Parts: sequence; C-alpha cells; structure tokens
Amino acid sequence: MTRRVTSLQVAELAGVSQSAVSRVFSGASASPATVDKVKKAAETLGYRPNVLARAMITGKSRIIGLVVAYLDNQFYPEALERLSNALQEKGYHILIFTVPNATDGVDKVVQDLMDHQVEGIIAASVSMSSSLAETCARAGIPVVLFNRGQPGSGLSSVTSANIKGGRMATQALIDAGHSRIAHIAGWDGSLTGRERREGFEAAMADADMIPFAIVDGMYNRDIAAQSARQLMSGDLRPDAIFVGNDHMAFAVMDAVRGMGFQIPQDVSIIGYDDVPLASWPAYDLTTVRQPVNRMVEATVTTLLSAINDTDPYAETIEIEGPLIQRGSSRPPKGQMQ
Amino acid sequence: MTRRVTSLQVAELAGVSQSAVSRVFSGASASPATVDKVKKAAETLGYRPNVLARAMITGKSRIIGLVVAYLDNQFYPEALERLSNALQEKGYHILIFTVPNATDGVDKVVQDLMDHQVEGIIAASVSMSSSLAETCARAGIPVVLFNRGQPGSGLSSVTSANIKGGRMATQALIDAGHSRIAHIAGWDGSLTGRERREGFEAAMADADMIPFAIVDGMYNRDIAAQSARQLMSGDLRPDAIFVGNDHMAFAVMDAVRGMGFQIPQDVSIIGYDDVPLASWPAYDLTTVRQPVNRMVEATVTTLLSAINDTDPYAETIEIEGPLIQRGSSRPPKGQMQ
DNA sequence: CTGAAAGCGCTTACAG
DNA sequence: CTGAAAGCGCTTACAG
Repeated sequence: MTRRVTSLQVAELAGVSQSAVSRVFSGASASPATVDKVKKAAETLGYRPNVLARAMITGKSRIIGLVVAYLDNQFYPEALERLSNALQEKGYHILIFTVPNATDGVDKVVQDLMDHQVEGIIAASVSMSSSLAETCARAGIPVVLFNRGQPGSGLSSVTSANIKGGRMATQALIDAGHSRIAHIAGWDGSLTGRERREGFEAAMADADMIPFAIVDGMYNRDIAAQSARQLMSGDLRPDAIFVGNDHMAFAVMDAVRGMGFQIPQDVSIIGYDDVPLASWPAYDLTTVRQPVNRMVEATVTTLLSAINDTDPYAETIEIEGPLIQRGSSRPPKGQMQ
Repeated sequence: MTRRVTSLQVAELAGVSQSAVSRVFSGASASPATVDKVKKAAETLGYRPNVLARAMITGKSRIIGLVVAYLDNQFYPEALERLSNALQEKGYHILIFTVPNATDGVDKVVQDLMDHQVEGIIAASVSMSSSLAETCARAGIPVVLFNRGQPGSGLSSVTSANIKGGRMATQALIDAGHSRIAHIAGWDGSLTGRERREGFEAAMADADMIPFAIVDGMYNRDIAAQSARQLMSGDLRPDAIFVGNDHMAFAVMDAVRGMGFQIPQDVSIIGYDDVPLASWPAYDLTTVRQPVNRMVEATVTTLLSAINDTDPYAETIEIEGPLIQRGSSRPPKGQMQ
C-alpha cells in the first residue's frame, strides 16, 4: 500500500522540472542528458506514469470497448483472443461488456462504455438501436460491428461474405446431387442469418430447385436440434441440410445421428464458420470458413483509422472465405468420380 | 465530435455550484431541490460524469484486470462470461490482457495492468513470478489466481478440489473393473496438473494398483493425441485413460477412435472440467465437473473483499465438483449389475 | 531544450 | 446543505 510514485518525485530526484519528466515519458523531445537523468531516477523510484491522468488530459484512454452477447459459440473466443492481441500490439486494451439479453440490453451497456471514455467500440454479433448509433457518432466514438452488419445504421461493419457463403454451401450440396435440400437458418433478426438464407435461396433458384424447407434456428442449439428432428421424422425427408452456423450444425448432427441416420449417407450437413471443432473427427463438418484473422485485422484497421483520422465514412467490409469440404457432406459429383 | 459536457456546464444551467453537481452524481448528500435541478439540467445537456477524472481522484478505477493465456479450452469462455457478468453487477468491468506466451509474458503484462490502475487482478491459468506477486502486493493490488494455485506465492486462488477430483475419476475407473489404467496428465508445470495426477496416484496406490503409464499431456491437444496413440499401439494396452482435462480428452477420444478402438468397450476415457462439449453426444465424456459458477462467485467475492477491506490474507479456496458419469467410460461394477 | 504555469474534469475537506 | 478552493497526476502551450 505504498503511495504511488509521481512525476514530481522523479523530478526532484533527477534534479529537473516535473515537465521534463513528463516529456521524457510522453515521448516529447528532451536532451539525452535529461532523458538519462529522468530514466535513472524513475527506475530507482519505480515510477510509471499514471495512465488515467494522461488519458484524462489527452482525451485518449487507449481503451476499446467490446460488447459481446454470448461466448458459447466457439467462433467468439477465438475472435476475442485475436482482437485482444492485435489491439494490444497497437497499445490499446479491451474493456469487456457482456450484454445480458442480446436484444435491448445493449443500450444501457453502451452508455456505460461511453462513460468509460472508450476510444472506440467493437460490437460482436449484437445490434444497436439507431438512436444509440447516433449517440456514439455524436460523441465521436467510432463503432465497428463485428460479424453482424446493420444496413442503414451508418455503422461500419466487418463480416464474411454471407450471401456468397450461403450460395457456396448450397451449391456444394446441389453439385453433390442432392435434391431435397433444407436450410436451418441463423436467426432471422440478424443480417448474417438473413444473408446466408438469401444465398441459399439464390443458389436454389439458379438451379431451378425448390427448398425442401427453411426454418429459423435462431442461432440456438436446442431449436436447431429440434428443427432437425422434425425435418427428419417425416415420410419425405431432406437429403441435405445447410445449417446457418457451425454451432447449430453440431447440434443438428447430434440430433440426426441420435435418430439413427448416417451422415452423410442419409443426409449431408454443411455448416458455417469453420470453428476449430468443425475439423475434429467427431464432427468433421463441411463448412464455410469465416477467416477470423482477416476479419480481426480488418476490424482493427477500420477502428483505429476511424479513431486517428476521425474518418467519417462508415465502411462495410465483407471478407470471403472458402468452402471447406469435409466428411459431413457428400463430395461434389463429377469430381473424383 | 461535440465537446463533452462537463459538470461546470450543468452547474451553470442548474444555477448551482459545480460542487453541488458533483455531489449529486457521486451520491453525497444534497437537498431534494438541488438534486432535482441538477438532474434536470444534466438530462437536457446529456451530461454524464467523466469516469476517468473520478477514478484519478478517488484512486478507484472500478476496473479489474483479467489475464488469460488462451481461450481455446472451452472452460474459459464460459468462465469469462460469468466473471464479466458478476463483476458488472457490482459496478466493475474487465480489462482484458492476453499473454502471448504463457510462461514469461505475464510479467510485462502485469506492469501494463498496474499502469492502468486496475483495482484487482484475476489471473486465469497463468502463473506469476513471485517477484511479480510481490510487486502487486506492494502496490496494494489484490490478485486472485483462477483455476491455478500457486503455493507459497502468497496469492489467493480459486480452484476445484483437484486432488480429490483426480481421485474420484481414478476410483471410478477402478470401480469399473479396469486394471490397466493410464493417465495423460495436465501440464506438470501447473499445480492443477500436478494435483490431478497426485489424486490419480493416490487412488491407484490405495487400490494397490500400478499405473499403466503416466505421461505429460501439457494441456495440449496434439501432445495428448499423440500420447494416446502411443499408449494404444503397444501390444499391452491400457483399458482406461484418465485425461488431465476435457480439452485434451476430446483429442484423445478422436485419436483412439481413429485407430479403430471402441469407447468404452476397448478403453474407457475420463476427463476433467465438464465443459459444455463433454455432454454433447459426439463425445459423451465422463468427467469431473468444475463448478464454474461457484468458482466465479468465490473469485469475485474474494477479490472484492480484498479490494474493499484491504484484507491482507491470501485465501486458498477449493471447490468440490461431482464426477459426471457418461458414456465414455464403463459404469462401476456392482452398480446396476 | 527547459521550467513555470495553466488546465483536464472531477472529489473533497473547509467554512459558512 | 452549499460554495469557494485546493488538489488528483499528468500534458501542453508559452516564454526564455
């Protein structure tokens, strides 16, 4: 419980003014002699600048607020880890805000964020009311939506190319010769969910095929599993299911196998995200990769440039990822036939 | 980019002194009339106190530093989410620090943490050098080690009862009639790893049994999988493996199945943690539950009481969890026989 | 390059 | 209860 060492004490010991100490630590110009004296004094005293005081004056907290709703989807821990690392490299840190209920809790949380003088906000898979987006804009706090677009909000976003991804997954199913293709979609209240579905519908339409069924899986394991069971219990069953994300796809695979069906012999399953678990043998899930590292890079770049250049333009960045063909779906016909 | 509203502006509009405004927002006493005027003025101006300024003066940042090494083990995302929620409820927030390499990176990071004037530190599954622990102590910043004890460090820790857990897992294997029981241990450099192994050895000794083998899995999927392959490729094979955590156990199951063995017919597998995935049908892993919610509660309680009461005593809290018997291991003999 | 001084936006004794 | 004033630990023009 020793009192913290201040720049004044360092100044005294070094025999210079307090301003000199400040200059040395804030990277302003100072003579080599001064730098030396100050550094030495600081070392013996164990001095480190008070980040809070600096932040208050400069108006730069070097803190980024991260809003997340849930972490159970394996996609997020990975993204969070990479985001934190990338930001730390640039001298920023992440202040975490978990929003209890994904729908409206965000608003309170963002006020809290702004109170903490964050320099920017990353909202992962949560939507913001437009009034809230406006509040942030007015306060000059850039927001980047991660893995969740929100057209018309004026907010920047970084997502994968969801429509294209949905198309690719569906096309792979069509190319494999499937004729009764169902889609357990991501939450219809989210743009990612809608766009992946859109891709599905477009690919089907292009092939002059009628979707076997489209149901909303709500990005929820239980709902997805139940939907799968329902789909598979009729007389006429789908022979392929494109699922809105991997997290649900695992539940779908569990449910389908639990009914005694073989994957992919009885039904092909394709997911979306390519989380680590997708490649583990127990699931071996064919899926559309969301390139987390590139999405993170884009997010950090976008956010930091908005912070530093006070760039007023919202950017909508879509990053394409490949389809990863694995064992949960039949391979395309004609290929290696 | 409007300039932030300050308490002075509110004071002017409300017709009171700046101190009065401050009192209203810091919860100090003020007459109802004043409170009313101030609140009204604040509302019309959109005023919110600057948390940074407050933190600097009071010395209370209301920020807890969380140090994590990796998030791929499914145990951590869940813990993080709960920690964040619990802390938010108490008015604290989590500033995240990911440490690049688990071993020595911690030291730099903690200095960074202290610069940010965090009121407390939670270190999840990372060890701290004793000199570092001392630094924190001297600065009056309480540290709680989460899921990783460090005896002699003088640091508080919250873990599950690892020795007992290791015993339980092993006993379950013994009770099931296994005779060639191996242990793929957690990292030997960590107390959790050593204690679970200790529990394993104690249970074996009590039963007058000799371990089939003990290898260090380093809490690493690849190493664990390779160890499993080695164990299972000899002429004399183990008929049961207790794995140091679920994260490795999944890899072990994948590897064992990949060699054509049946679980649990050919070999029983038991893990440790009971992460969500353990209960999914694809693995259906018997495991020792680490009660995340109670561990989080204990962590938050310990940390906050250390912060507020400047409680100088390090607490070592161990929380017991049950063995969850699932399909990856043979059930105990005699039971339902 | 350097020091004295003002000021960031608050909290908190101190008188009244 | 309330206002004037000092001060938290810094940064940053401003002169020299």
